[in-house]
Amino acid sequence: MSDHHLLPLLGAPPPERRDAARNRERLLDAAKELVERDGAPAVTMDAVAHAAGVGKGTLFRRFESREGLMAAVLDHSETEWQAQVMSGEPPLGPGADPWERMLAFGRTRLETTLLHAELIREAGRSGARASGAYSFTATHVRYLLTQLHVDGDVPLLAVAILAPLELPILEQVSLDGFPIDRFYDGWVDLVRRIVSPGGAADRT
Amino acid sequence: MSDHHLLPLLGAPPPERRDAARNRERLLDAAKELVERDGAPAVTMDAVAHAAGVGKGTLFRRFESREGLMAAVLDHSETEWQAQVMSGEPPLGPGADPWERMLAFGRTRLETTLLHAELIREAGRSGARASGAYSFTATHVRYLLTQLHVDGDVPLLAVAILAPLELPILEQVSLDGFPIDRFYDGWVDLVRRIVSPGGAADRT
DNA sequence: AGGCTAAACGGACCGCGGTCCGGTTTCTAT
DNA sequence: ATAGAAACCGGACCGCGGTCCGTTTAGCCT
Repeated sequence: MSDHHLLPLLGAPPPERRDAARNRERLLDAAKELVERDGAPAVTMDAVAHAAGVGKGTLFRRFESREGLMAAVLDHSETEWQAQVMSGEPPLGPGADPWERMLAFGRTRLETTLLHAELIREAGRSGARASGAYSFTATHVRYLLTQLHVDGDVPLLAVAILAPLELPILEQVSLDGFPIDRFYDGWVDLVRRIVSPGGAADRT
Repeated sequence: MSDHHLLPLLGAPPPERRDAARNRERLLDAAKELVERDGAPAVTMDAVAHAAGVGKGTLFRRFESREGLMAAVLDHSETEWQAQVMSGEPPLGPGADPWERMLAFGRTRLETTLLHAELIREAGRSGARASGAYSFTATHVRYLLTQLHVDGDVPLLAVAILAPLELPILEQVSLDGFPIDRFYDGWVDLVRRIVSPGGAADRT
């Protein structure tokens, strides 16, 4: 009789040790500060480790890689926007009709992506994929499409709606010389065509 | 009387010196071979320079960066596909009706992107932007949209059609578990919605 | 041919991301 | 309280991308 765990620890891997958690916090704070001060591309891993008063090995064990660290910082920055979408004021948050919400979603998503462009770029694959950032937007768009009674392969249509808002495409487009407002108008047109193939008369 | 240039050299910067051209060739060949043998991610700049029997400095002067080199290799690989589009057999090349050509374009573009995935990834920004690769596809899609009498902002609609076919989006989608064929069907549906908002009855 | 200049060459050198391993700290069981 | 093991810590170390500068070479002009 020695295996009396206080909690079943349902499925979760053993929790983080106290010092480990403390260091993760310190590292994340240091990283955020350095990114804000010097810009993401100029931040080196040694600098972050040193600023946090911690060894480099610790930094890499916590965040896997430089990209992983940047993804963590990014994730933190995106949280506020996600909160707005889930429970903020009506044009973007719940309350407005689905079409209005879609428009607000597009515009703010575009702005947020541009705002965090540096971080997203530095985060590489870790930025778009994991960290829930992408899957959150995908889920939301699928939800809105359903509300709009769109027929067809909703998950894939959601991908098509989101793709032009991803940073790599935005970068290509902007160095082709499209002003941002025109691009947004184009995106709205795209969504309109996707949503109303027969021609239901929704518009702003 | 000493300034008798054989040709006016209209606007072109002074041509490449003979040894420079020779070394560029050697470097590109070496790079292609190493990429094919070991896979793009495993190829180091030192290895390429050494295999070409050339100093590292030369390699970097010719191709700017590792990404630039990879972009050059990629560009070479894409040439064949571009030739097919411009002057190949009818479903893809000229001769078929625009809708058929669009479908063939989408499928082959999808396959080509997947085939060169490693190289595109390693080429980073240089891969998508420059090297004409992207601008070629954009021009072609704009042309097809015009042939299909699409109304609206054609350049932006072309972007929307191309975006889901870009590697970053393909990667996100494929680790979401979508099989490739279903993805292609979704893309066709997308294009159909974009092309016929009133409902002209084109289909395969 | 011979000389002059601009361009190309090459490899020593640097900084950064990432790994590794001997020493230290936290947690648990007795 | 204490002993033992697991997890964590830190910084020396490595490989690779990229730069720099003294030296060599190609093209041109007399």
